[in-house]
Order: sequence, then C-alpha cells, then structure tokens
Amino acid sequence: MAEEVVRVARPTMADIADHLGISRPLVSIVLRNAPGASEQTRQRVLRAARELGYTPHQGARSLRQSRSRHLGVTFVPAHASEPEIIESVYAAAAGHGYQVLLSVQTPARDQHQTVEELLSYRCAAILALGSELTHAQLKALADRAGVPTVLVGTGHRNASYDVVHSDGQHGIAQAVEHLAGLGHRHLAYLHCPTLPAAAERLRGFTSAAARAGLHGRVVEVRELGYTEEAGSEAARRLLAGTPLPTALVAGNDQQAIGAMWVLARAGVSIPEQLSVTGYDDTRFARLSAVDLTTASQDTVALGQRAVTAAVRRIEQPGLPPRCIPVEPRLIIRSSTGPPPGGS
Amino acid sequence: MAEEVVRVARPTMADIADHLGISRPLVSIVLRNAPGASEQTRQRVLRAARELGYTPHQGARSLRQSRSRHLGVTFVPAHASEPEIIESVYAAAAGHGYQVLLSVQTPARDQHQTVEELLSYRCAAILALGSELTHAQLKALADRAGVPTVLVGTGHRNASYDVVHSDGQHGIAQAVEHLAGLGHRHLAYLHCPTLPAAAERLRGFTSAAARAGLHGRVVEVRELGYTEEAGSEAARRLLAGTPLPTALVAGNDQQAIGAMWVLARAGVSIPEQLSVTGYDDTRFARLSAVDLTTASQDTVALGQRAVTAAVRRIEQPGLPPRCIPVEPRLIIRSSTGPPPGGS
DNA sequence: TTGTAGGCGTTATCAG
DNA sequence: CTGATAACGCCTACAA
Repeated sequence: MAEEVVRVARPTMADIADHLGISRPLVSIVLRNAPGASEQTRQRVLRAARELGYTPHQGARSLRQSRSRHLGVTFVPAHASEPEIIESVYAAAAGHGYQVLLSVQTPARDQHQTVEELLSYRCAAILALGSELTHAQLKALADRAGVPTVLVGTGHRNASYDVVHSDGQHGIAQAVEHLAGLGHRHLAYLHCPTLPAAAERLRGFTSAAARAGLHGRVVEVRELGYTEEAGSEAARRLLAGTPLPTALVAGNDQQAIGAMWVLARAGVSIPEQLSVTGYDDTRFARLSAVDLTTASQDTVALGQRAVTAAVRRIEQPGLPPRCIPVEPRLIIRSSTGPPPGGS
Repeated sequence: MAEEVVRVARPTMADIADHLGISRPLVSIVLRNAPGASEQTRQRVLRAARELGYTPHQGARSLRQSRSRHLGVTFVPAHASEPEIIESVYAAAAGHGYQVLLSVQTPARDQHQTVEELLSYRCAAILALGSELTHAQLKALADRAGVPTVLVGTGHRNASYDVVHSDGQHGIAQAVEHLAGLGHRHLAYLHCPTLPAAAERLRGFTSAAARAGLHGRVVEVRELGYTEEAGSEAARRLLAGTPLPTALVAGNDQQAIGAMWVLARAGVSIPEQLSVTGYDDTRFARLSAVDLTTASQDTVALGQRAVTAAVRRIEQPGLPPRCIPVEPRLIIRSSTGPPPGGS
C-alpha cells in the first residue's frame, strides 16, 4: 500500500533519506553524482527524488561550500548584441561547471546595485557586459567586489579587471578598406562621442581613410549614443546637405539601421546610391530585408573568452588581469556595393 | 591608529559584531532595519558594514527564512517586448518588497530547466514571460513547481496558474477599426498559425473586418513565427500579387517592421500607398524613422499585474488563480493614413 | 557501502 | 535594548 505523501513544503534530502530509511549524506552523495553509493541505492534515491519533487537548495549549498560555482552577469536588456553574448556565456559557463546569475541594469537600477546583488549571491566572478562606466568607476567596482571582474566591451589592460575587447579600430578599418576597394572616395563616419568605445572606432575610421587616401567626413551626433535614433539623425543631416557621400560607416549596427530606415524612406536606394556598414553583426543585421555589411563581433568568442578569463582568475587568484582582444571580421552583405557612376 | 583590515574572505555579520564588540543578532537587527537597536548602535553598525565591505549572504538568508522574498522570471532575451516588461517587474517587485531572479531560455535551455533553476533558489513564485508552451505543458510545470505561477502572455483562466493576458482580439480589432475609419476597404492580415497568441489575434481581425464590412485577406506565413522575417516574407508575397491591399495589419511589431523594410526598399511609400499596423508598442515602433501605429501592450501594467497576481497567491495560497486581462490601446502614429485615391 | 557529527551565515526565540 | 542559543538544508570529514 503506497504511502500518501502530503507535500507541505518542498522536500529536503532528509525527507528522501527518511522516506527510504537511509542516511542523509548518502542521499547527498547520489544527488551530486559523487562516488560511494551502490548502484541500487543510487537508483532508489533518484527515483524517490523525482517522485517527491525534490529540488536542491542553492542557498544551503552556497552556504556550505566556501567557493561558489556561479558567474554573475550584469547587462542592459535593450542592447542589441547582449542577448547573444549571454547565450554564449551560458554555454561556456556550463562547460566549465559554472552556473550563471543575471542582473539587469535599468534606468532605476545602476551597475553598482546590480553588482551588489550578484555579490549577495556570492558569485565567484562578475562579468559586466557593455558597461558605460568610466575606467575609474569600473576599477572602484572591481576593487570593491573582491572577486574577479571581467569587462566585455571596450577598455584597456589594467590591474583591476580583465577586459575582453572587440578591436573596434580594426573592425571599422576593415569596413573602410572594403569600401575603398569597391571604389568609394567620399565616406561619412557616424560618430557618437559620448561612449567609451567611440574614440577607438573613430580612430579606426580616420586612420584607414587616410591610409587609403579617401575623403572622410565625420558626422558627429551628440547625446543619442549608439542607438537607431542617432543613425536616423545623422541620415537626416546627410540628406539635408549636398552632395551625399557614397558610403556611410556607422559605429554600430543600431546606428546603421536607424540611418537605413531614413534613407530607404527618403527613396535613397542601398547600395546603388549609398553603401552602409555597421558593427556587431546583431540579428538585425542578418535579417534578409536589412542584410547589412558589418564587422562581426563574434559573440560566441566574446562569451567564451569572458568565461575563460573569469575561471582563470577564480582558480588562480594571484594572476594579474589580462586584456584579451577579439578580432572582428567583416561580413560582407548587400548593403555595400560600388559607388554610383563607378566614381 | 586605524586598524589594518586584511580582507581574506568576505566579512560576515560576526566580523562586524567582533569588530565593534557587540553581538551578532544586534548586527542582524540593524542591517535588516528591524526595531530593537539604539540609534547610536545603528550608526556604528552601518558605518562598520560600509568600511569592512560587508555584503549580505542571500544563501544564508534564504536558508534561515522559511519564505523567500524572490520572484523568479523566465524569459527569452531576443523577444522585443520582454526587456520592458522585465523593467516593470523589477519596479513592481521592489514596491512589494520582493527581489527578482532571472533565468533566460535559450535554444539549449528550455523552460523546464529555467524553472528548475529558479526553484533551486526557492523563489516564492514564478513569472513566465511569453511562454511558447502549450496549456498542458504549463499546467504540468506549475503543478510541479508547487509555487504560484503566472503566465504573462496569451492564455485562459485555469486552475493551475494565473494569466496576465493582453487582449489580442481587442487590440487587433482596434487597428482594423482605425483603418476602416480612415476609409480603407482592402486589408491584409499577417497570420502565423504556430503561436499560442495567433488564433486570438486572427479572430480579432476577421470579426472586426466582418463588422466593418471590409474585404479582409489573410496572408498566412508558417514556420517563421512572430519575427521580422515572417513580416518580410509576407510583404514579398503581397508585392508579387496584384492588387496590393491598402493596409497591412500585422500580428506584432516585429512582423510589421520586417514588412516595412521590404516595402520601403521596394519603393512603396508608407502610409501614402500602404498603411501598416503592429502590436506591442515595442521601442522599435517608437523610433522616429519607424513611427508605427500599434496596439500598445502597456508593459508597465503587464509587469505590475503579474507581480500583484504572484504576491496575492503567495500571501493567500488557498486562492484560485485568476485571469487578468490588460486592455491594449491603439497608439496612432504615422504608419497609417487614408488609402490611396481616397477609396 | 553506509552512518554520525559539525558548521557554513543568518535570523527567530527567549532570557537577561 | 542587548546577548546567548538553536535551527534552516547541505556538504565534508571521519568513523563504522
């Protein structure tokens, strides 16, 4: 006669042990796949756990274990490339035996709060995606955190935190070289001075344009950041002036797409009248109706290296932080082509 | 002479107590703002906590307290409207004294895994955003979870979980009525039969079109879901056929935007030649270059009601789950206008 | 292979 | 207002 199980609260390992008439540690051994239990016991325990609806208690586990197997991630959900990096972080973390804990930044929750939250779960390391903090602020954050901290985005080697860094200068330069190769002579670059990554990408543009002997005009949009609106605003300014350049190099995909919207609706055909390039290779760039030539960030590599960097410093706390470059690669799609009139 | 603090591990309440020569519980009282400590003690404790870099230990806290103050949220990062709902959930949860724990679904992590993860942190309730599970699967999930579960998306009142439900039929009907009022007679509706929300929105279209005596054509795109690609595909089909309808009603903003891309690049001017409507009022619909007429989901209300529903059932576990409708409201922007030729 | 004892950081209870 | 003590669920040692 089967015993009626009235589930009052969530069952614990002790409940499983009592249920089977065995000891608690034996249940623990089975549930974390440790050696030291007979095959028969193992099966009985696993079966009982399933039947009773057992769920491990992370709180108890992290309390008991001195070192936790968690990586904390702070991010801004609206940033286009971050969902993909997060997927990659999940996969890479699982490969190293770590779990992921997320904390989102919103207008009402700044990065300090999110980091504080992650620390309260005793994460073994913090990954900050696309932080808009200055170096001094990040340094303070990392020092305060007391756990390895990895910035995924733009930054330089320093003594406080690791940086996994997509080489913006090189990425933009590739776009310029591609356009030069197609015969373009008059480029415009869309620059948003407020972001940490902006200076490096601008440098990529100006130096590559100079090397190729091109006329490179810089359209500076303040205040709007790396957003579609900034791209739209820049496109409106280009349309208001004459003549149009033959190609527009944007600082990221969101800007490029914002510009393409305005250009398309103004009747400018892309790429016949104007070529456009982006940066990041977000899923929007890959849409068949957009098909944007863009410097791919390789989100899989970014996520993997960020996790590797974190795990390295968790396991060898003495090591100094590193700066790990990830080279972008230009993905050529149909938003770029020869300039009009072949000039 | 200030004492040198060598930070070996993260300090605990005991460290603060020892540092000040007081008892551990007193520190606890101060740090959770409970009554029973003198103002002077309070200040000393808070000061020491700051200086020592104290961070509370959620694991220990949730172990000690029988009921946790956490809401677990599962979501898909790529879904356009979910970041906004999450921001609203954070704010609403904070208002009720709850924290939020996130778990993302990826192709490699299904919703069962995410829920299991949230339960392992002993969340007091689970909020599932835009689940693509069937009712039977959700019911199994909720029953297994053993904590109040709230589906934010499309569903019906049932005995296992709460539903906070944006009324898709009414939202789409409002778009149809708006277009009818502008004088449109030939509409197309973009239907993706694979999604749970699809049937309801289609019903909104057909019934409103019938009421207004319009010619309503349904373009069915299988397989691509509520994505930009589905919208692009539908637009290509419309362009291939003749004549064009004068307005396109899409099942969500992503579809509408995918269609607008193709239409704009094909030289169809919006709204002069063709009006377009969406659903959700995502941030993309609000971009100045898109400016899409759309049924607003009111993400703030969705998040608030989801949290309220969860808290209600946490605090009164006996109550049956409810279905809470959130009425969408049509936001009229410049993607809709009178039909060409005034017909 | 299995069982016993103890402690992780926090909070609840109760006594001073 | 403050302090001692126990307990939450789990894991590690060690003993049987």
